[in-house]
Amino acid sequence: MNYWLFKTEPDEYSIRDLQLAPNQTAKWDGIRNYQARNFLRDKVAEGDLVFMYHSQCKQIGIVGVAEIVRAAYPDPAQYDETSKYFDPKATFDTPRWFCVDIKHKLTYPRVISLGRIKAQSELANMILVKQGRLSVQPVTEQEWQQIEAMI
DNA sequence: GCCAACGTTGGC
DNA sequence: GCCAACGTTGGC
Repeated sequence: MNYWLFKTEPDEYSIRDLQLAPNQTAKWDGIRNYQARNFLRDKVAEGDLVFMYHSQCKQIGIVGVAEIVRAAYPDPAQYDETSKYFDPKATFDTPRWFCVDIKHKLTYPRVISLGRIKAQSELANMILVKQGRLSVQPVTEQEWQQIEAMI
């Protein structure tokens, strides 16, 4: 079992949207970064747990937990000419982009802010802290437990 | 809205 | 395959 952190802009899609989705499940699509794609395609597995992270908003930080309920499959949006995620170089034989399905597990009573995460010396090596711009990233078991202790 | 820190593209 | 130019992410 692996741990992950997925970023989202709540104005576009928030953890509340996920909670209110049918069966509290949604397709996590639109990932168009190769490093993030490789994690999604090769490492993210059914049953893995995910910290949901809100970026570009007032309350930046981890807002809750979701579970992977379906491992990687080709992101249909890459074939949809009307989608902003359309990719003319993608073919059905060789899909470029992948998505997974996630299900809401819990929303924290308050946001675990980026500021608090950064202030925690044990979390200094988190990808979230060290490398700003990765929307799908692995979280170690130690990091996961450290953050859960901050709720 | 600014801008630093990346990632991607494309000419050579 | 280098690298300049450009685009995007995301905190502030």
